[in-house]
Amino acid sequence: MIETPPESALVAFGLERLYDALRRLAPRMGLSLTAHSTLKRLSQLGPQRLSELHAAESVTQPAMTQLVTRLEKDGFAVRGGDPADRRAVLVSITEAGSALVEQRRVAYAEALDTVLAGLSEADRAAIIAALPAMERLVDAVAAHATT
Amino acid sequence: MIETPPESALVAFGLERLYDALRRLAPRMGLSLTAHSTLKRLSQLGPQRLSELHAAESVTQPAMTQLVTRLEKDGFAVRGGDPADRRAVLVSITEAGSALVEQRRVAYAEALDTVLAGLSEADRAAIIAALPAMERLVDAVAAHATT
DNA sequence: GATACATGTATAAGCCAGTGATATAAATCT
DNA sequence: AGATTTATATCACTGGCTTATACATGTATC
Repeated sequence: MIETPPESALVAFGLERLYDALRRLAPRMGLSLTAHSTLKRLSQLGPQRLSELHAAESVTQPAMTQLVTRLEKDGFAVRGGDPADRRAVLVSITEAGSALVEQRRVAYAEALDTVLAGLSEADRAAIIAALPAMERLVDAVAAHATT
Repeated sequence: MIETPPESALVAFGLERLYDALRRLAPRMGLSLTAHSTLKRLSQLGPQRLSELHAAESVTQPAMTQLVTRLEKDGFAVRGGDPADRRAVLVSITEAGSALVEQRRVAYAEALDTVLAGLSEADRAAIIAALPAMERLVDAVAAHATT
């Protein structure tokens, strides 16, 4: 039995473990994964339609309607009408929402920092060196998802 | 304002995006994140106590009781008594459970493979080179969690 | 060895976040 | 105008988590 290219299997195994680890590391702050991801998206890309959000986050439209309702109730986002299309709802992040995203980002970076500090300089360097490649991996995944 | 060590911030940003990407890539197969993680654990480490599982997966003990009940109902795990301690429950994975884990692993590897194929050789090499370091990062996160 | 405490699991009640099916309103197309 | 498509909302339901609590078994102390 030939050793068929084990690269992807290795990468898959490694990334899956990494995923689980990162999941444990991420601060919860009382919001769901989707809620965080949606807020980050709003924070980075500005106001979005509800339908854009539901497609981007891979949840059903009713789920996004409810999520936006919750975010609105908690003061992290607001609904606004789209003057160009009066059916549409433009969701925007609020000051409080941006603050939450930032706060979580900092907490996450700090937690990761603590962990990184325990690694060797060489390991840190290897991870940092791989960041641009992982960036492109992320882009490729995003492109793959829309396909 | 001095540029304070931006390394960890960069790594945090990169890993967080990677996390979101991997989340979208992972096949769901009708099981929750915790369910998958628990099955993987049982598959790798063999039978475990319910209490071990609940601690390892960072959920409450009742949540694990219910998860095991669901897994048992679906035929992916079984409860067994611990002869040494009759209070304890030893949870084991079944054939069907192992098959599911394997099936998902393959699906994940394939999805990742497709994505990796779109990257340059240099990028793949960089990611592969960083795997051992990420492995140790995972270990460090695990150690950090128990602290 | 009886009493007290600790440990392991289960049950109950409730909440949050998702689903599919369907309704309503606005835009678009003949 | 009428029909169809698009954007969002509402409803009824389920899954998976939480806290509080109960119950059974094990351990320690006197």
